Amino acid sequence: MAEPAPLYRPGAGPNTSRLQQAPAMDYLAGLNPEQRDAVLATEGPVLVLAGAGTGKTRVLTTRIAHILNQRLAWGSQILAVTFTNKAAGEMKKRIHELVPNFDGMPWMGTFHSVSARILRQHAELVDLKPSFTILDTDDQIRLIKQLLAAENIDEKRWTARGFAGLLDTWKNRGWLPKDVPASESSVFANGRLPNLYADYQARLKTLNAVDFGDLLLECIRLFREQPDVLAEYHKRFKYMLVDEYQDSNTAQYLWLRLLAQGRPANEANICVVGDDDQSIYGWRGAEVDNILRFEKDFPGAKVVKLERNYRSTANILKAASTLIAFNEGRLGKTLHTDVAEAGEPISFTQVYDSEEEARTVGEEIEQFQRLGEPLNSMAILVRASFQMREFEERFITLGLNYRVIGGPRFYERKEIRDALAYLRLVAQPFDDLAFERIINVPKRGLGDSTVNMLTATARHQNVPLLQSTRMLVETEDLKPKQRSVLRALVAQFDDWSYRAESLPPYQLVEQILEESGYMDMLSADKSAESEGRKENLKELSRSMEEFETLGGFLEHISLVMDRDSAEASDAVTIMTLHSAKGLEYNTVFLPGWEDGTFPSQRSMDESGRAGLEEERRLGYVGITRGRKRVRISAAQNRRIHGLWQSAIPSRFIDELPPDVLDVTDRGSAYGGYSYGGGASSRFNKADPFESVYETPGWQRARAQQATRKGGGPLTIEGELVARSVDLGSQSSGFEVSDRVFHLKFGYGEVMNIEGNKLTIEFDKAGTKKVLESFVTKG
DNA sequence: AAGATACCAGTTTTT
DNA sequence: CTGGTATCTT
Repeated sequence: MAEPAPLYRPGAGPNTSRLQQAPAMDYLAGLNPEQRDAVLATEGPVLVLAGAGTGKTRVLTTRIAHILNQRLAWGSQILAVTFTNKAAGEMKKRIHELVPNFDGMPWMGTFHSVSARILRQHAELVDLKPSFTILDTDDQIRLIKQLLAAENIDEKRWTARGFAGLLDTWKNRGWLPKDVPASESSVFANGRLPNLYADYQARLKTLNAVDFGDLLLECIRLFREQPDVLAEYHKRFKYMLVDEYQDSNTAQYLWLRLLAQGRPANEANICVVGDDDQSIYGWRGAEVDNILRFEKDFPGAKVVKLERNYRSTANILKAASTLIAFNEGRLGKTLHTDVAEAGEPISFTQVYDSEEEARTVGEEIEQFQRLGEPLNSMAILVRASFQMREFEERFITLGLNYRVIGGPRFYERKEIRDALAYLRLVAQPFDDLAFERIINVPKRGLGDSTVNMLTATARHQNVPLLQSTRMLVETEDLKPKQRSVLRALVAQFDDWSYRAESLPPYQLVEQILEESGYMDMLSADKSAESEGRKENLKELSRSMEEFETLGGFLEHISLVMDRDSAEASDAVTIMTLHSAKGLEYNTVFLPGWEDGTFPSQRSMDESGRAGLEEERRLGYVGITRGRKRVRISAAQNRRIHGLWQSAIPSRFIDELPPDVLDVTDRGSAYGGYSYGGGASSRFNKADPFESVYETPGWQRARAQQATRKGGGPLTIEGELVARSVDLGSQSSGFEVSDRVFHLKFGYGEVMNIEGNKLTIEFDKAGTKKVLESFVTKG
């Protein structure tokens, strides 16, 4: 590969005449000084700390454009890794806009897709064939199930899903079977299967398959064991860029470090972009530490902080910054804006229950809509998907257009996966997992016994299932009915394989679905979903139109599990905080800010202080999604797993600056019972993570609000504060065996008292724990 | 082999 | 309260 003639090298000394010859750098025009710094510092390690809404993607793409434009490298000598295909696609698009003509496409993609590309080229060196298949979670679980069944493990106690989770954790940490400490592996099945991981890997190898984690692990192994191969990539990649570095896990870190080792650490042309404050994937192995220690890994790294926010109002930025400042171990950035006007305050509304929350949000959305805001510019960001339902129901009754992001992705739907299994088996007759998936779908009258016979023969003869079936139908071993069914099926697959060579994939899939009886099966199914399933299958066929070969399509699909992004109509978006990262809306609703829901109890239980901090970062992400306004709410009562639980406002509310908060208490509409739900938030629990509570910000804000309005709530408010302090010092207005009344649960008897929490046996609703402020003496 | 009932667990999500 | 699986029944 010939070296492109460098026309301009920063650091090679100023050379005005050459500079002028260099291609124009129009793309620098709209950048602020920090952004420009980050773009121009092409040589040596660079850490770009990019706060929310500071133009991170722009820097990344402009930087690549700059390298191309200045001919510092061919496109193919640039490696840019992202976490999602969407981000990679976006980057490609923008680069083409910035630099219309350049030689060679940069390697842009996810860690996984780049790894797959590398592995296909060197498959033999890691005991794979270049045609290896990439298993998704579904296949993975089924494979583990088989292994567990073979070992007679109680599937109820030790689920395949559970082991898959462990595997994932281990692989994220970059552990091969030999690296897993005994203490870790013995967690599963009481240590009865110390080699399960190794067995699983062996099974993958016989299937010529890898799972997602392996894409990275095998790549790491390749780099470590084959220095020549690694050297080849060292030579190739002159510039490396990494997006969302705070989300990288240990395996990805090792992967990157190996690739960066072509040069001394202080000369590595690696640029990572990220925001430690937006690290929200710790639970799936992301190590914030990677970004925190970048400067140690790459000494002399240039650090550029992007703090100038172009998205949100000053009030929103202040709220977000104040909240995130409660976290420790940050690299420390503070967002600011050049816009003088503060904008609307952040609103915090307390409502009686989640139903009222949905109603309130619905009303506000309609109001904004009347004022001319498109629904597309509004979003509801929840902590957990179970919160979505209530909004959906409400919006359906209101006739409000909404769209839910998340949930089962397109390619994870059953019918799609079935169709893909057929296609996989056509393209790869040895794909046993695909075979098992569709052998009796649609129903062909083949039961366990028949399938067992096929599997046993396959094992015995050491051939794939389709082959063993082919052999068995020629014998007398099968019952006549099954034999003829299977013989016909094998013939069909031969036929489809033959057609696959000439027919475009999108037509092939239609014919397969028709001829296999899959469509008939759906037509016969009178349930509500079957029509939708047919639609999805049509959509699948449509999405295949751009692919010329079946193999090409399947490779694409195994790596790109992106959802369909039909964004035609005007609709409110409902999604989780996690999926909102990177997006922005004029109006953002943040419901469910109750302790236990957000921050999530489980996060705090499982990860303690670190968990709480990650929750806080989620809150930061949520608030910074808003351009013009952010509306937070908390319900005093919420139904979780079918039973009602009372809740107090999130501790994060107390961490927001009171002067940008506008507090409303809708709970008062219910006659005052609801008061106090939140007022005691900082007094009623021994909080293991936060100790300083001398200034209850939220209460102060509330008191201010009450004063400002000058209405009735003031007295209640005063009483309330006094009472909640009291509660903290143990004295309760109730006694065991008191008869009490609760607005939602009715009458009951006090069984136990802990501080201000009462255990009450309700006459009709059973035993529950509620805050005493929710009940009256009855 | 397929349908019906019982039982249990139950964040966040990408590849 | 949900959905998903496991077991039981025909």
